[in-house]
Amino acid sequence: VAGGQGRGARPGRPAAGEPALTRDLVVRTALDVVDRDGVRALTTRRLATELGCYPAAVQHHAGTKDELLTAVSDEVLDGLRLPGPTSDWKNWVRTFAREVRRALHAHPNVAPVMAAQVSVATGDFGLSEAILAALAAGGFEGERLVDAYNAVVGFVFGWVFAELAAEPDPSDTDWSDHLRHALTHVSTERAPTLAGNVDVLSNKAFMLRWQSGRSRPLDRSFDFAVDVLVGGLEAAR
Amino acid sequence: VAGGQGRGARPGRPAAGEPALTRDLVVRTALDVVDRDGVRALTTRRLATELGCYPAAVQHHAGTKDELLTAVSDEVLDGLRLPGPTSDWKNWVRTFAREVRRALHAHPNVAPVMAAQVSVATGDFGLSEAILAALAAGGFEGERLVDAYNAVVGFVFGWVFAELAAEPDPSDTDWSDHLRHALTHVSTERAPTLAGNVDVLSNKAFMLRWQSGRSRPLDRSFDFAVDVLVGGLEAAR
DNA sequence: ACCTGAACACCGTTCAAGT
DNA sequence: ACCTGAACACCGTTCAAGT
Repeated sequence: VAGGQGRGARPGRPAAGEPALTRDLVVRTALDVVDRDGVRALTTRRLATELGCYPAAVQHHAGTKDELLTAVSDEVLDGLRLPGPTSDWKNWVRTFAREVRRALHAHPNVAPVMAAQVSVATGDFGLSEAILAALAAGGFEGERLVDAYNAVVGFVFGWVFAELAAEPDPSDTDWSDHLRHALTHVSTERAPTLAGNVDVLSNKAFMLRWQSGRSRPLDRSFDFAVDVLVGGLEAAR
Repeated sequence: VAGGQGRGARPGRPAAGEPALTRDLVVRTALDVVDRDGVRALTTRRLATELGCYPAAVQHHAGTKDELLTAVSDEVLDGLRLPGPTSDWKNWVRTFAREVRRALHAHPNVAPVMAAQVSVATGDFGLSEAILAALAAGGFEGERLVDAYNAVVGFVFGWVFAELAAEPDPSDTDWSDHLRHALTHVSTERAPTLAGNVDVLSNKAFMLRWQSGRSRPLDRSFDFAVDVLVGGLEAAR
């Protein structure tokens, strides 16, 4: 009886009519495990001990592991508080972008999972409709509406995904020391622009940082990126 | 002798002075496996049979699996042909963006891997320097240079990552049918904008598609997104 | 240094069996 | 329908041992 515990695990349906496990409970527990110890820690057996049941019981409610990961991603997306409809589309996109970033930063370990899989609308199409409505109010229509929508979704989510990409290894400090050292000793001839701006770039720019956005958020650069997005949409309108 | 094969596998160092395996060969073979059968197929044992050696030999040259995946990502990034230096920074960013997309589309199965991990500059900082030089020539300097660099990298890579995100399952046609059906029957009251533009959106927009960009590239939307990026940078300069 | 051969601890998934 | 208990096929990694 390795997996069973206090609940008095015994084969067969639980005595009462209500089931001990629900899909929702499994998914929320899974999110909890990922938040605390990362995706690598999310195994069927870990979930089972956490829930006080056997591995197969997890599978019974949440399906395959891929389905579980999708459910966890959707759970995070459900945490999005969409800004209400407004006539000011530029301000809507701005607050939407900030809100997406807030929701993803609340679960940084989930971001890489979302980044790797096609995210499906959460049941109803509330998220998509909200974005489309804001852009349509801004004058985008037809194919231009589609393009603007894809620009907003792709840029906002994509940028934050890049910011929150996983660090190689918590224990492996070698490569971070190596990168730090390589940056301070970068060749002025082969990389003059980088060498000339190394102090403002070190650990604050993509591909030039050794820490993820979870431990070193790129706040100012994000605000600038949002300005670029909104300004660019305005210009392309 | 399950893993060994024709090469006449026998314990000990190979007869000649040159080693049978090299790190480069392992990495290139790994990329080949990923290209053909996806990341799931990339296992130590698969690589071993492919190379005609034992699993531990793979580990000896390429290190841990995470390190191997990083090496595979870097291999793809090495495929980038950077545009030469020019005074026209807007055109440089444009061709750079198209080139990134081309390189990633050449290895769509690798994109989700890159999206999940912090990408490190490929040895020297050639990629970063090229972007920084182009932007500096455009008049960006100091913190603004950092922000513009992060906008370019985050937007371009992030957008293409989103485009190339993995489809849930090659065999699972249920959910794609479900999404397709849900879209055609979307409520005009709860999602008027989506309902009114469903034919231009279906399978052509993020969160509203059932196919990844590998089988359904979003060409027009990408060109628009690049225009937004360049136009936004111009406005923020 | 380079690789074998075998082992170790773990994983996702399946499935008959119970209630 | 819900869950147990055990099994199956597989995985990444380690390691003594050989040359």
